[in-house]
Amino acid sequence: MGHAAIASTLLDVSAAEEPAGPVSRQERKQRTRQALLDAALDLLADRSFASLSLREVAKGAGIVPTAFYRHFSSMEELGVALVEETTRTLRGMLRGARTEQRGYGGMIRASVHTLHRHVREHEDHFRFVTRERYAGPGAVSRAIAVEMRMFSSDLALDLARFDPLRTWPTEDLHLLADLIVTAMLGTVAELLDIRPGDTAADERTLVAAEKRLRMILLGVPHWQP
Amino acid sequence: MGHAAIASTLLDVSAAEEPAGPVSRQERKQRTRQALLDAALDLLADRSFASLSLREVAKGAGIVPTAFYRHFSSMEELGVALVEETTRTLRGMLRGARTEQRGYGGMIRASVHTLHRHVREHEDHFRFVTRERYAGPGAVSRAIAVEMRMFSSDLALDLARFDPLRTWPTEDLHLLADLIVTAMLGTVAELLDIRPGDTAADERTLVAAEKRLRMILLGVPHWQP
DNA sequence: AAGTTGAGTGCACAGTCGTACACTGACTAG
DNA sequence: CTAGTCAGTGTACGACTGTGCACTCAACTT
Repeated sequence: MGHAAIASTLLDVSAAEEPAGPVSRQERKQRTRQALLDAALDLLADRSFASLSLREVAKGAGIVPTAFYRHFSSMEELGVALVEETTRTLRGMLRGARTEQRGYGGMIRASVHTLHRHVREHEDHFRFVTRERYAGPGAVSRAIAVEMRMFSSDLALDLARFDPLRTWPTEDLHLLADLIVTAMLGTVAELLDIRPGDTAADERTLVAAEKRLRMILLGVPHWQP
Repeated sequence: MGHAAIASTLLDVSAAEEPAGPVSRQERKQRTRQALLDAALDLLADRSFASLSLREVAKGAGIVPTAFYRHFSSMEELGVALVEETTRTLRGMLRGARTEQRGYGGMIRASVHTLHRHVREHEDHFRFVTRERYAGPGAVSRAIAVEMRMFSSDLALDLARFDPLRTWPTEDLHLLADLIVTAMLGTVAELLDIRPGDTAADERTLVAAEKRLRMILLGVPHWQP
């Protein structure tokens, strides 16, 4: 629970905690905002976004319901902010994966590995995105769709640097990228379904993910319009 | 008016309609049950299952909220029933697709075509399934997962009759089947996002779907453990 | 030093929610 | 013909929802 989430209660004896940074006005506001996001993500661990109430999130962040509106005009807006937060994580992952690339084999292994690491490191974010991706109309799903398209485009750009793919039409390149992204997302969903301790299941899932990617890429050298 | 079930509006002038079959006790019950399922599916057209209330569904079916419990002990149970209903649709589709099979090319074309037809014929069912598939824990998502596994297994069985695949270990066969099912589901999601009139977009999506399948299957002849 | 701003509070409201309870009356089994 | 079953009704409850309103009081501006 939000360990006093900034939001001073009447008696906040919160003595130490943190180097007690500068408590400027906007700084405090931003902290509460973050507390709201954190609380939402926390509650989202085993529920869908649609079933999340403004009051719950506010309570989780340690503020009164009406104060919620000082930060977001609606739950939907908070949801979009959550998507943006997740995006930063994803971009970081892509950047990391971009550095090391040799042939196909090495790239597949490395990609799956970094994906695994990031999923385990930010389970809540990934769970949120995979859950809400197809959750129906609404700003959240739309924001996710946009983000996924960007992600896929980035991947297509990266793929274009490989030898047999250099000459592909961009359309086919995007198709391949979508295929890979979709397969990866499936892997993410599988990983998130594994119960916490089971490292053997993790390993099995990763092997399956590598195989899946290899299957997809096997056809690449034989492709023509 | 209550007994009228089948979604009687205030002014239900339902005079004729149907050959007015035998109105036995259990027959009436089953009809109301179906009315509940229909009402739920109808409301689900643009909302998530989690945001669906028992009262809404009951009202949609033309009964009073407490009467809901004569048919389902909870909304979750209704959700599972909805999954089962959808399953019948899917099985019908598989059976249809199984009949005609030549080489890869023909099969791909035929599969995508039948998928398209069935999606358009049962949009609400498909929307429901794609939405709730990853909607989090809960009986509905679990039921969908089970059904998807069965579906994938059936496909694997069918695939095993093709020449290069005959010798594959079942594990790899399941991997391939999963890949195909996932790709198809992606296509379903795309189809459902197309706004009603746009047949050109339909066509584009189908072409992309065929390409995607071809890409996956291209690697098949070159696969080894 | 005096005044303004705005994040957070507390109350109050009208709805909606799931569900408990006692009921009615058309079908059905004896 | 009679007694029983049970799908559907109507009321009533306590809990929870989003949000409007008037407020406080620390941080900022002038």
